[in-house]
Amino acid sequence: MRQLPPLSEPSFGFAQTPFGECCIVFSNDGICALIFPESKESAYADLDNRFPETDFRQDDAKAIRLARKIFEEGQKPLLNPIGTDFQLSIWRALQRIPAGKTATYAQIAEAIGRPKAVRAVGTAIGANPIAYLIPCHRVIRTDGGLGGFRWGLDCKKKMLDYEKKK
DNA sequence: ATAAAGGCCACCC
DNA sequence: GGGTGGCCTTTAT
Repeated sequence: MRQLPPLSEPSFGFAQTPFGECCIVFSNDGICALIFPESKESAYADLDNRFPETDFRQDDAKAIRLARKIFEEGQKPLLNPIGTDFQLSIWRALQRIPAGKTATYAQIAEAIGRPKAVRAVGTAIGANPIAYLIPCHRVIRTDGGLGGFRWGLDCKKKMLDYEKKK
């Protein structure tokens, strides 16, 4: 999938959230990543891996403003995820799951018209670059199990509880 | 071009 | 509970 549209003023920054410190990657075209790295170093590595040859400007103040909008005011900024057509269609489907609700991997597969691609759906959801805003945490297994989560299962649990309370 | 690895599921025991 | 085989996309050989 490596074919990046040019980003206008690529930037990133770190900010606190109810689920730990996150790293937000954004440009004038929207947010292209929101991750929960274990350390700054792993954030840099991740960034370098996802956006090779791109040099980012660090802007924590903007990241903090974004985080406040997202996690405190419940706003949803413009998103600019990068992926294959298959992945994009799945990430779009995720955004149709209302907060406080869940869907299963099989239901997502059904929703994009590929009922047999359940396994691939799981993989694509795991590749979601924009945590929380593309709510991959709302997808669970058909048998009721939590399934997996890129940033740790208790993080997934926290996000679900957090949304249920509202 | 091919292999291997996945945030799955249905089905069996 | 657990193991197996099939399913489909992506990434790394």
